[in-house]
Amino acid sequence: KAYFAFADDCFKTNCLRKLLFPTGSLKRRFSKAISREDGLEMVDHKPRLDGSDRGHPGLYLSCFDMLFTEDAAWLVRVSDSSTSTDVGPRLEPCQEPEQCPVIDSPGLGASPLSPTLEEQVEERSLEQVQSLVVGEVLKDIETACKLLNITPDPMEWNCGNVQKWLLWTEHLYRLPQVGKAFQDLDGKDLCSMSEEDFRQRSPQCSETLHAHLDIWKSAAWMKERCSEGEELWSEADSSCSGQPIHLWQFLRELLLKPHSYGRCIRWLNKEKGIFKIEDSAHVARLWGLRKNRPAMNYDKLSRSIRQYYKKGIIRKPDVSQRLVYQFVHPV
DNA sequence: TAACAGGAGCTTT
DNA sequence: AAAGCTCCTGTTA
Repeated sequence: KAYFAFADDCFKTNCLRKLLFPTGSLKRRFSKAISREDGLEMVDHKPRLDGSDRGHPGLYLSCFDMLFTEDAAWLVRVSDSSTSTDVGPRLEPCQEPEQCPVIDSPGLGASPLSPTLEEQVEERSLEQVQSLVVGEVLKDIETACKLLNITPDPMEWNCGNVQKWLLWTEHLYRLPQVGKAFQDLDGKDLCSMSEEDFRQRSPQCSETLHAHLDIWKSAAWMKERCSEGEELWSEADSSCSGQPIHLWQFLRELLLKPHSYGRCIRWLNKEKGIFKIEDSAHVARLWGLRKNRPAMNYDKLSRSIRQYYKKGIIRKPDVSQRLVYQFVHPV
């Protein structure tokens, strides 16, 4: 419940992507809050009920504002405007070091401590909530699309679609009507606008409009990514239907789903096809499961990978590193 | 100590 | 026969 309230606020503060794909420390914080079941610390929602405050949603996110250094500008704005209202207790700034940058640290310097059981449970609960949130967002968008008879992807909108979407959003957030200010714009124009551009056209509603558009953009982006994945998945499935799966295909499958397997195998450089096996035992176990070889281990799996050297399927990257391999023909 | 390289024989499909 | 599996010796970081 707390998470959903939090998510709702995130949407209005243009941070959907960060909510759905949180980075290191934020991720741990979410996970801990969820697994403790006390939710994130929410302070009261007075500002939101106060009609005068519509332009500044989200300033009561006590947990949020310490987390993103890159949001400094936004923070300053929020902090300034929040001095007049009671925003409740703040969490002290989080100084804890990045101990376990698993998925979001593409660098080679990462030290992949194997996650504890507790962390895995936290991770899982976070994933569940995330998929719930995503599901709700997509449902809302789908409903709106049906109602307005527009496509979910803002990039495809014509001027009329933009106007419909504006009307809808105004209705949703009880904003004053600002359609005229956006009269001449199609979806592409709208998507390319910065928050500053929005502000110039509509000083009162720029933040909400821009944030809400960002949700739609993110949703479209996710949908696209999803169908891409499905295509690759079915391609890999159909191209070898009946035939046993090859090890390199299996590794590709895992790499395709960083959300599920990013802890044990991940891209270091997707373009060049360079990947790293973070948890050799785990990957071997998965491979053994797939091939029904309970005695599989990394020693044997890596021997199979080495067979690919001669065949030109996988090789060691130019600068050889432990547990790092490279697809000779990256997709 | 774990990962790496590669030979050799065996098994599964 | 292809693609791994298994076991092994020896090397490297």
